[in-house]
Amino acid sequence: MEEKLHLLRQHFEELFALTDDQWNFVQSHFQYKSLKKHQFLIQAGQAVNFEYWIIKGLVKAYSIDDKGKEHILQFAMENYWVSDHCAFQHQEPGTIFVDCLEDSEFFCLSLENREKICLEVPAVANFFRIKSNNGYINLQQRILSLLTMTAESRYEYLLNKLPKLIQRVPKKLIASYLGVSRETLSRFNS
Amino acid sequence: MEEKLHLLRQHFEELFALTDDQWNFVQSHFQYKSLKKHQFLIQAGQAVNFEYWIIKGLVKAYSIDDKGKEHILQFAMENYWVSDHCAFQHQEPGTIFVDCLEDSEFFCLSLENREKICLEVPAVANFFRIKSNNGYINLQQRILSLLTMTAESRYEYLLNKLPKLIQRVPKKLIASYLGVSRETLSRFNS
DNA sequence: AGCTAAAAGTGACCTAAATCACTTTTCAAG
DNA sequence: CTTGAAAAGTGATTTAGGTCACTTTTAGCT
Repeated sequence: MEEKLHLLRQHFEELFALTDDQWNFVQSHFQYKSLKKHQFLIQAGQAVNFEYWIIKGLVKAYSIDDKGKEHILQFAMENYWVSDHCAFQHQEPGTIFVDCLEDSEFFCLSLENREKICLEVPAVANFFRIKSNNGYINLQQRILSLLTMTAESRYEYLLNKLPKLIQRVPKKLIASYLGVSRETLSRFNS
Repeated sequence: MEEKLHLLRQHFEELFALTDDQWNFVQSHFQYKSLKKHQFLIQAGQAVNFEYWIIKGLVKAYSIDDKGKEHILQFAMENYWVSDHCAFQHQEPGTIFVDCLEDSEFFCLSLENREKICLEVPAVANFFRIKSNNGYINLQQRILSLLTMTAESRYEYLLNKLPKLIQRVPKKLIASYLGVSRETLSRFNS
């Protein structure tokens, strides 16, 4: 566990250095969780008590429409943060599912604890500020890709951007992420 | 100008209170700008030196594809922040345009100044942290709407969510925002 | 008020991608 | 190693929405 916490500290310190005291304070606000493939981290309709930093593994975050079809909002793997951010932030029942595509391990941060460490340690507030901003930028680019590109070029774009991800994830899930049917994706390129 | 700065202070203090000293420090890092309808705030290919808080007015942020077609990323009005966030954050030439749909006024914040006030005044770091997080949540919902909803229901959804906006913006721009053609939008509902 | 230009509406036709139905391949669990 | 299930591929058909061409309406500007 020491080792895993060290990974989290490194993750924070990629942006801002922390003193040992600060880190000890921060660290004490996380809790560890481990799940097997196919287990749920978050389920629609239930409370979302945490956001999760992924130590190891791979998850998908998705919503299910009225026809039972799955729409993938995000894939998240090592070093990513994942949650039903909307439900978490507003402390409402969730609307999306997050489940494990591989055995996974997490550090869990409650809203209360997040606010506590942000107010106590400014470097942490700045860390989350920068992270959220980068996330925002990524989502803007995804929106632009949905508005401007054909399904096929979105696929090529993703192949270039996250080649390792594609190898870890079934193509039908990639299709769902791109907003295209499994069959159509299968007809693309090579 | 006092009055306009007061609006900005109110905007910050919706989330975290500031002492007068803190506010004076923060305030001194903004500069004022005013533009007429049809003028550009940001142009693709040029440096993006600021992010902008809108005192008054309405702008559209959009990219232009290889066929010359406009795709609207965001509408922004009073109290909104707008920029080419990607180019701004990485201090690269921009890829999108932002221009005024109405005469507009802004407070401009450079990247250097943003980092300065965030590091100096933790409440400001927390302000931007929460704002970015909320922005992230909104974009996730927009992505879900693009993945799960038909063009028509996206339109209805927008009508409900931002009815005032629709009245200030030509329908062909709404169409572009929704990722649907002007003609198709025109055939919806009433 | 009158004029121009932008915006909005509409019909006819076209196309990218969805859907349905089925086959083949791959993978994981006993 | 085998076997059942999930994933992937493929053909035929349908459909939401795009494109083109034109008309009508609305809004700004002298």
